[in-house]
Amino acid sequence: MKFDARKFKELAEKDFEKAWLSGKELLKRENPNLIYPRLGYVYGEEHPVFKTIEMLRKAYVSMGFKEVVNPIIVEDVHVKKQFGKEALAVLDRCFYLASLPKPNVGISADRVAKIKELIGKDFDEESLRSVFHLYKKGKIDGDDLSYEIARVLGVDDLVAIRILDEVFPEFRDLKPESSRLTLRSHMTTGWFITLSELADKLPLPIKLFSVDRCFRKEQGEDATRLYSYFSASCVVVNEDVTVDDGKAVAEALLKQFGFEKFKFRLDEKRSKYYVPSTQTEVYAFHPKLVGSKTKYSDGWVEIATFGVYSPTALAEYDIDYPVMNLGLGVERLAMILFGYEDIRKLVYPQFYGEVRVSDLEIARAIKVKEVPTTEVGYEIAKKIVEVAVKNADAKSPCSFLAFKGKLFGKEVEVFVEETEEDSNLCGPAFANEIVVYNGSVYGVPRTEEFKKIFEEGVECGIRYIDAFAFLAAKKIEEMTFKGEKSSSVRVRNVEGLSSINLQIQDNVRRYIVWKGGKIDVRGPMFVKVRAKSE
RNA sequence: GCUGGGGUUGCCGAGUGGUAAGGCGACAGCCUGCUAAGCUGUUGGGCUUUGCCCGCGUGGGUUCAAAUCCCACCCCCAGCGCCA
Repeated sequence: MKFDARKFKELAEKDFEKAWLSGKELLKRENPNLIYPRLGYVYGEEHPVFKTIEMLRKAYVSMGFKEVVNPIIVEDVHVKKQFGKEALAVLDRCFYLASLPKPNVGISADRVAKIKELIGKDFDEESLRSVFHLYKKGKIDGDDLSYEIARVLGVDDLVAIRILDEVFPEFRDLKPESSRLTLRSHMTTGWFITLSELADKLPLPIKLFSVDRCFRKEQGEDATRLYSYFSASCVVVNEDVTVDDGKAVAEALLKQFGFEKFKFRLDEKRSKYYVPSTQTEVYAFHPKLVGSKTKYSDGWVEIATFGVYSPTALAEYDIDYPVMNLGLGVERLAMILFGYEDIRKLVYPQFYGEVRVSDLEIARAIKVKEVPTTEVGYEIAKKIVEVAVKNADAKSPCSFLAFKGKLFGKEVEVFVEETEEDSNLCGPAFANEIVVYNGSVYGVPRTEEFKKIFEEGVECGIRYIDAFAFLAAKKIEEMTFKGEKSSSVRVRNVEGLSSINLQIQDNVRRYIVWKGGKIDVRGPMFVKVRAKSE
């Protein structure tokens, strides 16, 4: 609550102790839905893949590498130049880009008649013909076609779309036609193109890196492969680079991610764009992997590959210095760093059942449905709880005055009572607490039996009686406001959140059901609140 | 790319030619006294609402009638192959 600083200053001068104590009043927040954990300051979250990319970029920069963006879309001739005879096998893994052709559209007498029928008037055939002609020439974009047709015919856009659909079926039946353009399947494809521009201009050594997307037409996506992945790749160009530069770069890069020891193994399946006997696999030891359930439980993982580009491939691009290239799969590294075993779950958690709502988030979604609107209303709710807790075990029939005072200018009395014979004021579950544990919502008493739930779960800080008292107070406010003389609210067996004046967001409820959790808020409560006003 | 299994309502899940079973969840009513679900009913969407139309991955087709049969396609799962 905003406060008057001047008044406080005066009060503090007069009586500091009193002023200090009254500070407590200012911090009072009574609406239960504005109390933690219902109150929460939420924060966003990075995707682990992009988090890893961020780390890799910083790591490369710290090693003196300069970032570049390599071409993503490349003509297939580049692959042929780089791989020579091997190219066919590589292109087999590449996506070729296709696009829809622009059809030749003839406007026959039939079609003219059909259009006239659809628009209900004459039109200038020549202008329509010219629109299609300009479209074919690429002067009018596909986006604008229906707009242009609508314009020359003097009709609505929607009519134009209908004409396209009904009179010119060739648009509907267009089939994509492939081009010679491919999506790069690894970063090397782009490095050659970039280096052909830079290798003869920049001062040596040239150290460049790029962490970016590559594409592979795999036969299917599985736990280890996706159609699209990120490659973290770098090149070092110098008069005398060798595989030892690869080893040094690998070590310097990977040490920044917690890898401790390294082994280098010559890769048998040599790519034609590397100098023979330079393609090397990097095996690295990460203490986090030791004892893990992965196949890397000894801590060693093959994490990167490097090699020295072959002069035969470099010559195709007029590059006349040796080039060391090192690359690693970002998702692979992210799987190690974040403990994933299935790349799909790492990259697309939303499609692989990896959506998670924490217990805290569930607790946050449980709110008190009805709350009082006045300060006196909150006071009444507080007193109801106090009296109920204090006299819960009183033998019935019994009645306890909880509140007596003015509400909306009228004298109001509130009782917590039990009129039935031979029972207690409150049922045994009246003070059960709402706790979220392991994706389920429970209403349980604070006893030894449920200790684990309280300790490991998230407490909502609401007892049955608390939530109920807010409802009772709200009803008493309504009664008084409307000028009614009496009212009573009671709850018997609790059978769900709504019977004790609580509600949960529908989305969260569906999440709980989907995950197989339950909302188990039940128990014999048997509390009655009666009020009368003058 | 091959083989096999799948895609059904908020969720799970049955349904091999006759108009979407059952369960969960939700809603309503009933019942209530020591707590881990008692009973009954309702529960896809739309509309011009005594009725009509649309709903079982998508688009076609066969049929008096299609979730079901046929054709094509998309996607998911398991395995095999491929993986510079």
